[in-house]
Amino acid sequence: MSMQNDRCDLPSSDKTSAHPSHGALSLLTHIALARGDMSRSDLVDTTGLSRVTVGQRLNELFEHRLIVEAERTKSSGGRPTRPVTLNQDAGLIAVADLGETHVHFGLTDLDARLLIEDTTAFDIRQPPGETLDLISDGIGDLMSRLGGDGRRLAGLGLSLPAPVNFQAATVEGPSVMTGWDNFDIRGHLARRLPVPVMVDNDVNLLAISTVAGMQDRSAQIVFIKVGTGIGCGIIADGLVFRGANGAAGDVGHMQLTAEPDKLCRCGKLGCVEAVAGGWAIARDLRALGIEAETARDVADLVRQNVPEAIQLVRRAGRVVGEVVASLVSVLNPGRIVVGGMMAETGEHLLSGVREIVYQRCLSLATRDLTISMAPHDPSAGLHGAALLVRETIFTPANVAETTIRLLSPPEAARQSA
Amino acid sequence: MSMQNDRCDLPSSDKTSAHPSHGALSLLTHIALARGDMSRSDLVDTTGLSRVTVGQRLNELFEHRLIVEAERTKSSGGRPTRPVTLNQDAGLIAVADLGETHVHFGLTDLDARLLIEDTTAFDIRQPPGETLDLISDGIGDLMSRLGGDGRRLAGLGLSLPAPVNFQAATVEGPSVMTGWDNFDIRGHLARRLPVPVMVDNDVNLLAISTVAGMQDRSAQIVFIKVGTGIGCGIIADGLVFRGANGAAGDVGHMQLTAEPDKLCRCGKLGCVEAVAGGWAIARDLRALGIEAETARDVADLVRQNVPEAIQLVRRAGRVVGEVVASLVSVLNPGRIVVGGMMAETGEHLLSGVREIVYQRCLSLATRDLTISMAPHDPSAGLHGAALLVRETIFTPANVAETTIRLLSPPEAARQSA
DNA sequence: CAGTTTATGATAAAATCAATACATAAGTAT
DNA sequence: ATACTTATGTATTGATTTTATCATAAACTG
Repeated sequence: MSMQNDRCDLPSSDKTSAHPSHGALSLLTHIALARGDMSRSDLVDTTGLSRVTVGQRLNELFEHRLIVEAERTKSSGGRPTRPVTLNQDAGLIAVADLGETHVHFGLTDLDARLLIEDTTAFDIRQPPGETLDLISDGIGDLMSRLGGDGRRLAGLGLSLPAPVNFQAATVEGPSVMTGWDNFDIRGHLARRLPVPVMVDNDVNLLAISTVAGMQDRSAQIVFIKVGTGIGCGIIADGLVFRGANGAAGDVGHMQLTAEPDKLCRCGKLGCVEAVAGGWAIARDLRALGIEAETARDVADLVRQNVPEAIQLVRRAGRVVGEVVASLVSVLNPGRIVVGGMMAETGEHLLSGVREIVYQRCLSLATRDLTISMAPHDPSAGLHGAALLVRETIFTPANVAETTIRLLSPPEAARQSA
Repeated sequence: MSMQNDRCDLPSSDKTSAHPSHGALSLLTHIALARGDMSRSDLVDTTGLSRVTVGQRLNELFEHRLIVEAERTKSSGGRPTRPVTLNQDAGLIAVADLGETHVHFGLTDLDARLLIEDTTAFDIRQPPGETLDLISDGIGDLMSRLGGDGRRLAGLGLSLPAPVNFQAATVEGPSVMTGWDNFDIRGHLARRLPVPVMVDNDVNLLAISTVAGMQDRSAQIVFIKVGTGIGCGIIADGLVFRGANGAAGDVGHMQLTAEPDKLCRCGKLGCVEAVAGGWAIARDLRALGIEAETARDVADLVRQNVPEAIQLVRRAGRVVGEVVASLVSVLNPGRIVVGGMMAETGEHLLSGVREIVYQRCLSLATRDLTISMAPHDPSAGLHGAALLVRETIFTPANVAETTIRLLSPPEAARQSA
């Protein structure tokens, strides 16, 4: 589009213009946001463009190394397709997952595969600015450890254990993250990490990571995390359901239990978390004279087959089951995935959940329902955060900026082939 | 702009080609699916097309009378915009709302405004084929009563009091609609009414009708209907949340109540419907020696200030409040609208709902929440059904078929101008 | 192995769309 | 009123995209 005819014919000197055309970028979003690899034919079908145009634009994207050929798989009677896919090595995604005691951070490729990671202890009550500096320093460190191979940072994804205003990328409402309420996360990070910053609730990101591993992208799934606290992420047709204030799925303080006397850390009585949260089980174990402080302690005791711990976890399972029964009645998901520290105790928690759900809910809502345990994956939060960043930066509105960022020369020249 | 070259120039005989171009149709979807009227400038911005192209395509659409000029309103310092809007008179939408005892049907214009309607008594237990024939006959009757003014039928929307598989347009699972399970509604109607048929749950359509009346299309709203039974429709960012089996919002049989002894008509104990449903209140009134059969009877008694009825409705309000509290915790909607026969008793029901919700839910979820009563509108279901049809038939995938249908000559010629 | 099927590449003519420049319309601000 | 601002119409030119045609590649079928 820019320079058509440099001097004479032979535009071959560099037909590769400085930046992909608008049309090529539009095709790139199709490729980047599609669930799997796309063949030329798939692209023709889904975009409505002609084969010629698709071919031209793909060449453009190849020249910029934004896409690569993928495994040729399908063969339906004729010549197999030649799928293309986003070049996972065209950039890096920075991710960080704030827990209550540690911050877990790392770098992934554009396919959200974790390349390098690290963990640092921190205090969630320290001022947000300090925590964010900790993260940007950590990311910078990882970048240099990875070596300057020319890959640019495409974005940063942040997982926070709090309700998040997704649009504004701020923490909403009071939570364990004191001082974060409405703190300008993007503003603070802008200088140190001048890349797009996406922030989301930890459970939403776990849910995103979970659906990514499933065949059916349009699935209706709920990921419920039972750890120290309780919360869930809701995904319908590939979209996260966030609610009006980012508080959708904040089910830890529903009052469903038949044990209305338990005092919750939120100050109310009878919250499910006050019975089924890891902290509540630890409290109840201590009342029985058993040493337990954290959710991890509880899980360890269950693994050691301490009967009191098992019993309390099973009770928790039934209480969580009441929450899940509500979720199923309201949302009619196709799949419930239970994760978090308490879910890693095996079937003890799940059996209680299943018992209550199949007893409470209508058969229509449960006949195709599967309730399963999340695979143990300590970096699932990072994975989800990276997926979120990828989905965002290749949006039609953002592709142009993203490719500019990815293609900008690091400092040295990167002569083509 | 109107008359280019009436007779002379040869091809002028009808520059108006038989059918709008692909590009024009693509613009038509933008106009038809936009929330309000779109000015030329708006269209340039939202479509990314050039002003010239937009102008050309609009002319094409004007020539086919698919769009009309709308009220010129906005004026931001300069010449006011000249918005266009879908020509509401370019076609008709047939709608039908099946209740438990009556079927309510009508015809609307393309803006979902009801033009003519009728009601027929029927038995919901009669075979689906007969009921559908009843509807197609009724629609045909209304069409002739409206007079053959050349407007073609663009689609049919059906509101059913049952869980619906939206894609397949079938009733899912056992319900009050015996015999409808998996009945091929589209197949049966195809001969008599050869138009696109959309089927949805009654509550979803009430929810659609409700959001249409609101400013913010991206609102998160829940419409909960408390009539004979209880159910709700969930809308997020303009999309209906239907769940995996179309059973999302089927909250009538959640077991939340502190009155676990009530037998529900579903056979289980302690369903909310068994306490708060219209049929349950009528049952409890009869137990007190007060004549009441239907939800309407209960509402009438409340309006007559019969204290027992008021008391039971207030109790129902608190039980519904428990359901709504669950909905709020799970979905964090910005707005709850309570409708149905029981809601028409004024504030008696609502006060109970508010009491429980504000007591149970986290302040983050309730601080921006409004809980209001649905305006009394017996044709809200038809309105919602028509809106659903409109949204569907102007989808990119369907515009072409729809315009062909709308522009096909009825029989007599419709000479231009 | 020859024939069939599906996927893709290359090329030129035809159609469509965007950019530009110019002109006009219909408001608001002063 | 006059200037300014925003919205829109029109015509020309050039760029992009499609259509149509021909050609080739790489599987599968029998």
